[in-house]
Amino acid sequence: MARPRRDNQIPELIEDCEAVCDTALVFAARGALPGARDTHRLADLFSTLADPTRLRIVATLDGREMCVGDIGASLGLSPSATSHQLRVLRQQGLVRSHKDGRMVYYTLDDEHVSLLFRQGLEHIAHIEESG
Amino acid sequence: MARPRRDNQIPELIEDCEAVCDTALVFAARGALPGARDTHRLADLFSTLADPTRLRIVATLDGREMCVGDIGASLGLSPSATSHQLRVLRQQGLVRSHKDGRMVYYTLDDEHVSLLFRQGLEHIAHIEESG
DNA sequence: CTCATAGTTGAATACATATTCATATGTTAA
DNA sequence: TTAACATATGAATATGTATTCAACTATGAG
Repeated sequence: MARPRRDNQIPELIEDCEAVCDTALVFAARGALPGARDTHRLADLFSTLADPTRLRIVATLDGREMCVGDIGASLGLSPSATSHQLRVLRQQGLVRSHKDGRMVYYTLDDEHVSLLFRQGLEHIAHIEESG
Repeated sequence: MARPRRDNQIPELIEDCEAVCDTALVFAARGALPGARDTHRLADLFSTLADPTRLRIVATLDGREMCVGDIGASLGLSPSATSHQLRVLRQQGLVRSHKDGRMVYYTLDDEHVSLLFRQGLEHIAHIEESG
């Protein structure tokens, strides 16, 4: 996923539009772009969901609170790999944790997360039948 | 993003659950997992949206049909970079193209795409205020 | 036909990242 | 205290991938 992320400068837009087919459309499109900050945040969000292991963790935690060990046991992951991925999910605000003794319990942070997840599943179902 | 993708085998689940805290929870979680095929498709979908340039292309095409040159001009991208990223989006079923003479016009494939995009924006807005 | 233009594609490069291994931190039990 | 455990973390390795550059294809103009 991402945080330090390749510098990935969003290029300066060029004023002169001579080689363009439809100038009005180009300007309208430019006006509709989200800011650079939001674009990067959004890319980070989707990057976080772009890994099978993290998706499986999200599915695992959908409607359940579980400790790190049980999450790993559910998915056949080493404690280390589990912890690394949970950190990524935590840093992106997709999961929340609380400590109880030496156990740490995780849940999805809010409904937005499982919504995105299910929306994604719907999309692939849609593609499956029509694409 | 992804297609040949690291082998990334989803590990076999282990029957013996002795070291587990809450066996019932672990089995429930396992039952809720999507299949390996869907998990990978979903990861590919989110990978496709995990890049700022592609996100900007999606924003550009939201409600607009544009030729490759104009998309590039809107975003300050080289024709080659634009074309490469459009191919990724096309292969994932996020955009559709049709040719007219020597121009190729692109649009978002369907409403699902801008829905996912906007849902993502909502999530980061939500994080912004509460996280 | 010949040239310019719109777009595509493959290889190379530079950077991002998932897992593992070794180790560290903090917590409970004996 | 000492030992065992639950989790976290840093470095290393192997792999994924976005952009550029240099061809290449297809179309239309002269």
